[in-house]
Amino acid sequence: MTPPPGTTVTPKGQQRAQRFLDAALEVFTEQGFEAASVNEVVRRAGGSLATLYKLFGSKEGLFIAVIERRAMSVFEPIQDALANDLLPHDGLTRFGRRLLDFLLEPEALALYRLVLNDLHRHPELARRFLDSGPFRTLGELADYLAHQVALKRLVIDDCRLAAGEFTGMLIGDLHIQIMVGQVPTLSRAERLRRVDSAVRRFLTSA
Amino acid sequence: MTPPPGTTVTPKGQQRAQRFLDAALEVFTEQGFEAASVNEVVRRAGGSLATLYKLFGSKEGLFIAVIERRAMSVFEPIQDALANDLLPHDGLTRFGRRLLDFLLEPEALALYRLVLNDLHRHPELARRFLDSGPFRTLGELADYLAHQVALKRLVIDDCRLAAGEFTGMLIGDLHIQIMVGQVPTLSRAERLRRVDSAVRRFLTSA
DNA sequence: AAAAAAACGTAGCATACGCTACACTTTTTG
DNA sequence: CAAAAAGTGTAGCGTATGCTACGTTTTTTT
Repeated sequence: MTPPPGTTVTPKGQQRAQRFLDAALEVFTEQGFEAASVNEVVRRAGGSLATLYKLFGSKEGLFIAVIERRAMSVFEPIQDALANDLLPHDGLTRFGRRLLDFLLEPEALALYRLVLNDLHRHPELARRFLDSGPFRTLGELADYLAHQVALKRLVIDDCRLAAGEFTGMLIGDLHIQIMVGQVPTLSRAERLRRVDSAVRRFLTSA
Repeated sequence: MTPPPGTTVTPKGQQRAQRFLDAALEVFTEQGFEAASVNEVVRRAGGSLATLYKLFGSKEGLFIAVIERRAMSVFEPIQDALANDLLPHDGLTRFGRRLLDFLLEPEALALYRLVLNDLHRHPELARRFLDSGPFRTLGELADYLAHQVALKRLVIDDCRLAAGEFTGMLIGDLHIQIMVGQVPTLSRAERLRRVDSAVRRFLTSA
């Protein structure tokens, strides 16, 4: 939370924008885009409505700014799980655990749901989100798989398709439950079991 | 569209309710719950706003009625694909094709998105939807798998988990794309290839 | 065909929202 | 320290919504 001490002090304007963005993230994730009130954002962030509008132009502009700043990089911790020197079993297990942890963490979950609920009205933004988020993650998993194929550790025809299948197996029906708000409480043991099952199934078929 | 000739003529009131429900389905799927206007529903259905409110009580009541009538049974064609005497390869292939066809058909798609977008505000309804929709479908797939296991045609430890994994493989990353409105155009050949891949992967690991 | 019930349609209430205007205060800058 | 720029708070406009009231018309029932 404290700014890095080496950098020059952020101009006041930047701080204001930050506080607006933080509050907007809260309000948007709690209420969704339509139900969220700009006045509520100002109420939480401090500052004034006029300033917010000077910075972001509109409610939509505020929403876009929020998504750009946070949602785009929300998948990054998952991608970091993959290193080409890891054996398939280990790499996939690490990847799987992080993916499930991410999907079930309330904070990331709320943002995820916000994006899925409200991004369909902004096609360009949706495409960019897909490219820098889920698709990029899938791409990196596909690259990892391709590398393992090159090392003769796996036999896979279409690595991109296989990547989708593996993540699909991991997630299974969690997706639907999450979207309708019925997020299941999965114990750590259950998550691990799920990951192990998907990894085993994937490896014995590749 | 024409009512079955054997039945007694539906009372006028029922017809009114039907037209309201049909129009509401249209408007809700086009605009989502929040953005939809009750007046727009009346404009399309004919009749009067007062009558609609006498029938359904509120906008929310109208929404619930729409979901109850249509969304609950939207998964049924998929379940019909499974017959216990089918060999695993054939049963899973049939099931997979219907699932993909359903997920990519615009009409069902719109309803599906409506449900996922707006059902999280109605927890009881959400649970009932899950139970009579996706969960029931998964349950029937699990039963089919269990039957095949009993026939020594498959080896599966947890059939319910396996059912989720299979459908997850089929859907892969389609779910996210659908939710953000970037529905891919999958040719029939691509869909079949996807199904074949998932079936092969599933069977070689079971 | 008369009486009872239901449907109609318009008009409007109450409310909440996104957004702007404006007079005022605080902060930055030369 | 003074001029200029940026920020603040309030008040309100325009609009759209969900919903109700009510006098009239249509449909149903006997």
